[in-house]
Amino acid sequence: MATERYNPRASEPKWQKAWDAKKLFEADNDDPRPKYYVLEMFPYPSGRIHIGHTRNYTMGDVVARYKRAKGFNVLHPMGWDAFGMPAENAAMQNKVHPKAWTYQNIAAMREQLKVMGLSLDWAREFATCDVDYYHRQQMLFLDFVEKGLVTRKSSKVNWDPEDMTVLANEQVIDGRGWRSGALVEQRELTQWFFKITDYAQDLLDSLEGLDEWPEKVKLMQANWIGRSEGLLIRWPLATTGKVIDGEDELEVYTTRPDTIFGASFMAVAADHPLAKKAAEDNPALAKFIDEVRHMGTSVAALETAEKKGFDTGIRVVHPFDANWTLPVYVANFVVMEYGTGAIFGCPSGDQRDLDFANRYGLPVIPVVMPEGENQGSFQIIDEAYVGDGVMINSRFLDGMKPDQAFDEVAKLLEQKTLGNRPMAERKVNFRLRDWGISRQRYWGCPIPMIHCEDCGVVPVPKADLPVRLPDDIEFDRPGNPLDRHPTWRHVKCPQCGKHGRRETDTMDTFVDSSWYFARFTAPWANDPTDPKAATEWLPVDQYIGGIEHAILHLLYSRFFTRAMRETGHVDLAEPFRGLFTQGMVVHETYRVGSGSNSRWLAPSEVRLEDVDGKRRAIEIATGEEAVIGPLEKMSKSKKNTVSPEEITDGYGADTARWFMLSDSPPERDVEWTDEGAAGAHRFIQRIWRLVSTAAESLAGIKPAAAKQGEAGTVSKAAHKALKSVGEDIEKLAFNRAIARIYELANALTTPLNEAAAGKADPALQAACRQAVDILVHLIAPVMPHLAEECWQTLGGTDLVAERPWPVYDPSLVVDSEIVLPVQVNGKKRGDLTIARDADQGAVEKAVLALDFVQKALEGKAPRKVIIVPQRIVNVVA
RNA sequence: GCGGACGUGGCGGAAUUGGUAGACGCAAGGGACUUAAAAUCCCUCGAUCUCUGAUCGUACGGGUUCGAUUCCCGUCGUCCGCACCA
Repeated sequence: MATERYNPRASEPKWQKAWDAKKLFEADNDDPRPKYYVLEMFPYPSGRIHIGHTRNYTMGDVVARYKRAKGFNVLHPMGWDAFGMPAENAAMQNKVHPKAWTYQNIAAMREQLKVMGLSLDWAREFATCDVDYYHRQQMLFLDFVEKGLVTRKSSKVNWDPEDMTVLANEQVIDGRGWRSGALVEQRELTQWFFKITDYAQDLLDSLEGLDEWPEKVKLMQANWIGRSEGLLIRWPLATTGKVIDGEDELEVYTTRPDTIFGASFMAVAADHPLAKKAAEDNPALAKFIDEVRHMGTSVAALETAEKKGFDTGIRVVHPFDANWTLPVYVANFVVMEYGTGAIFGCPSGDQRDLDFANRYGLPVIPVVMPEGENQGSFQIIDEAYVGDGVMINSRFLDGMKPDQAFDEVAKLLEQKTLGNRPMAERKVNFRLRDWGISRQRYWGCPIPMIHCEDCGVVPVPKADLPVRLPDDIEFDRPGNPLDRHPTWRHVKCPQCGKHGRRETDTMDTFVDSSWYFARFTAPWANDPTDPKAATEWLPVDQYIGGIEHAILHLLYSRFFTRAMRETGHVDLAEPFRGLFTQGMVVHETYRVGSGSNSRWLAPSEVRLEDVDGKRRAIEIATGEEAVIGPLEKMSKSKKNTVSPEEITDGYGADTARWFMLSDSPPERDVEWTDEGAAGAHRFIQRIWRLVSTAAESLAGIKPAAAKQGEAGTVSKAAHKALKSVGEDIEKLAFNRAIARIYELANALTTPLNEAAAGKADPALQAACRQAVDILVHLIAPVMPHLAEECWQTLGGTDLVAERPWPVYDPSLVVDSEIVLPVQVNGKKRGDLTIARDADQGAVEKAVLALDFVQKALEGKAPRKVIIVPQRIVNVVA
């Protein structure tokens, strides 16, 4: 019987409709079964689904379908991270309203996603730019204000003078705005902040409990939070140096108070108050400070910048020696943002300080010497010593270990006083800064605050929410359109009723994505969450997304969850129990021409040839040979993109899904190749042939496992595959699960063909029937459409998507006879087939009887026989 | 500079965490079917040699062990994160 080829273009929409009709993927909050929440990071609606998205969502979908089959009440929602700059840029360039542009994109992308056959609960879909959503975000903001989690303060920002907007650090490239190209200025601006630093310690400590997170991500977050333990030390200003009115001390932060006797200078940041005051009557210093401020902030500039300073003439007195004074410099390597913006320089123990001291001829006194060195000959020339050791040249600290000396200095200085306050205090410092959320933009969630001349900054009453974005808006000029709107900003002060004005800053889009996972648990709720639903669903059991969000998005979400607990919206601290960071989809690049004449070619524009084992790429249009470049992240500029449609149009969604999870481990990058996609599609056709040719003869057969003979082999193969595929999916090892499925298909080929040809006895028929049922259920998470088609062909009347995961028979996954590899002196020389339950004595006897073992022993007794049960035997001759 | 990860056939990658290195897939080569092609099926596929067998082989050099891709030390290379953080 000749079978038709499987036609995904006809089948896939058919099954998608069937799933929709039964609402199989809509989660019910009242379902009593154990819950499972799987979530992929929601996309920005750029207009097109990228192939990287499809890999991400396929992974989540496999987990969702598997868990559903395992009997869980699965929540698998999807939404849109829909605020942000691209919509405004599009508005400026193409005269489209950001709202129209965004919702059009969402509609287009939703259709693309639906083609993939994802088991998503579309009933819970929302976009962060929906008024319904940002209304609740404003409610959260006001609750946070009430709990003291929001603050307003002045901070330095990157200001693009041409676009008249604040830029994030990553939008500043070589000191210029990424769009305007204008030189970016540092400006002081009053901004809104979330007080994430209040949670710095907790955010750090709780990382330990996240045992289903990648170590890498936890480490990155720990580094970002950047905890250090040190001492704040207040140094009295000396009357012998330059005197500044109203200033009598300099406070520094140090993690190495033990090296205090190695100090040879003080250095303050250019923005330090002392520096500013000293510069008032010192034009040369003022000029130096100005230079430092305009120093490039790019990585290259920082790396090459020399350590430079300027002596202010001010001197400080050493805390332990009233006769010892040190100069105070303004230095370009000290930043105001960390610690107190001032340091004491210990050249022997810090490379930067040493470079600085050598440049300005300041003393270098070694104070820590490695254990076992000779103090007479130990010296520091141009390499500072930062390791452990023993204190020298440090008076009463001599002979101590540095950490002892740390404690000793801390203890003594805590007791000393300077102007009624202790001279030092222990201080834990964090690198983490408060989260500045103000953006001078239109397309974001309005910050619900009102400025009143008399009452100050007043929250918008909750009853007046939402503060809606006005629709009539002009993008003809740079800057924030909300500022120029004729009426929007004018509003009555809710406290005194006089004229006030709205806050025109909108929120950072990271705010939107910091709680969407909670909103999905009850997107219809009037409050930001339905606490009961949130409690039941959260935490997200498996969160999947790109490593690029390892720090900000995940850290902000962790902060937000804590803040939402504080305000009664959720009752947990950690939003994501399991985190998985998937790799990118990459493709090689093709380029013709050289220098400024070169152009990139899309994969569809080249033909690949294989000549004498050497791959060549030829531009189809011109016949010109193109240079094949390395694998790179798909990007528009290099044209090495493959769109999901190119695959789904030709091969269907199942092929795309299967290919994307094959071969490469999910956390690693996967290379998109035409051969690979074609191979995945061949396998789909192969499964279809296998199942459909056998279907007729197996249709009426009752499935049953066999233990012996050929039928037993079939059943064992099926049950072993069933066990390992389940385990692999649990571990998100999709590539391994797929390899096991290939193995099963290989093992079933001959028996199924026998069954189709009517050559199978009843036992084999029953075993084949069960094995093919198992096969269909195993492929279902990855290739759900094909699974349904196969199931229907086999006579199934229900949907695989609503069927339970099969249960393996433990007795079928172990063999009664095992093949033990036998080594002689650690090298494999042969095998021993023996009963699984044979005891050690029997194994040893059988091994020693093997002729290759006897030959190796040359009649002598073995020195040792190592038997690892069920594993291996090693005979030591 | 600091911190981290990784390095296995022509390629993507397996290896139950110290126990048969190379599962599975891709590519390649050979064969069958066909008038021919596509599709499909079968076989070969780490290297070398004195080729029914043996030796070598998991970046390189050492070490621990009966046994190391796996653990330890050093070197080289690739990738990632942070960065004048005091």
